[in-house]
Amino acid sequence: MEQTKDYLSSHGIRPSAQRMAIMDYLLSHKTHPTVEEIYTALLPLLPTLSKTTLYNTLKLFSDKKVALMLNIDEHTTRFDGDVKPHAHFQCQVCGRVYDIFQEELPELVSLYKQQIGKLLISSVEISYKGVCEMCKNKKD
Amino acid sequence: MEQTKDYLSSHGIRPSAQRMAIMDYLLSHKTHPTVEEIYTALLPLLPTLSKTTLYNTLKLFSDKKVALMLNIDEHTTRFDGDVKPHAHFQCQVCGRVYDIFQEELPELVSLYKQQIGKLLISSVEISYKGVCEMCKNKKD
DNA sequence: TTCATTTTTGTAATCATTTTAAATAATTCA
DNA sequence: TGAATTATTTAAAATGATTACAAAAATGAA
Ligand SMILES: [Mn+2]
Ligand SMILES: [Mn+2]
Ligand SMILES: [Zn+2]
Ligand SMILES: [Zn+2]
Repeated sequence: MEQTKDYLSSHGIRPSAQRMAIMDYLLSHKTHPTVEEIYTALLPLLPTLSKTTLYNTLKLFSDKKVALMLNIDEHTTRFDGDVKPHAHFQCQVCGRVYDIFQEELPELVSLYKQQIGKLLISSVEISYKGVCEMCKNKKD
Repeated sequence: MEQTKDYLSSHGIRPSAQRMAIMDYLLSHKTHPTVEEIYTALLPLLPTLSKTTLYNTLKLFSDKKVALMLNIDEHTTRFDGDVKPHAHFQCQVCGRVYDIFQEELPELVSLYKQQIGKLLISSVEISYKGVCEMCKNKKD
């Protein structure tokens, strides 16, 4: 938790109790949670936590590059404390979001970083959809 | 318009007046429109058109692979009548969505098509964000 | 035409997110 | 220290996109 404090500080984020709890949650849950999921999980720890704080904080984290805001899910935004370049896969049966760390991806990302034609690039999101192993097996 | 009828039919979609008008709109407006934009544009042509029909139809088009449902915009879903593999770029200043047809992209897409590890892939969406040329120049 | 099926429509409901303004906490510096 | 300023959090209300639902209209086969 002391690490989290330093991590936030070093990224220009004042480490309030709420912010540390939210960052901790993101760093320890690689499930690409929704706002609702984070809220439900943190309520026991921070009984007065409001959704507005959650939204504000996640926006701040995204601006300061300590979290990714994922648009892979058509219903709701998901968040990721892992900011290393990687792609995602969402299972259309169970909704789970999986990480995809492939060698070619960072390459592709850096390849296009900064500019494509006259467009100034600042970020990229690569999202796959399909059926995960668990759900595939269930069908048999 | 006769072409549109055949296009829909050949993809197993019954070509109603509404469906043809919506498909025509998507094919002739490569702007990645929102539901709202499509609705406003078509209302003069189809005065009784309902939003529900629009949502149903766009979902159907997406299922039948004659349109893409894009999640690049965090506020609203956008649609694309161009189903050839390509990536998108959204300007964070003006909100416009641009097409990116790069040689490497179809490669990457086909590379990962079908499977990554044990995940069964059915589609991929590649989304860049940044500032477009127009907005970049305005700032100077 | 008759009956069944498909499609469209309008309304209401839902749900994620944003707005707003007040309350609380932290920081500054006289 | 302690009053003033600034930053953060909170709760409630508003917004906006999407979905659910049930009735009406259109289509198509028998
Ligand atoms: Mn991830
Ligand atoms: Mn496109
Ligand atoms: Zn699954
Ligand atoms: Zn722009």
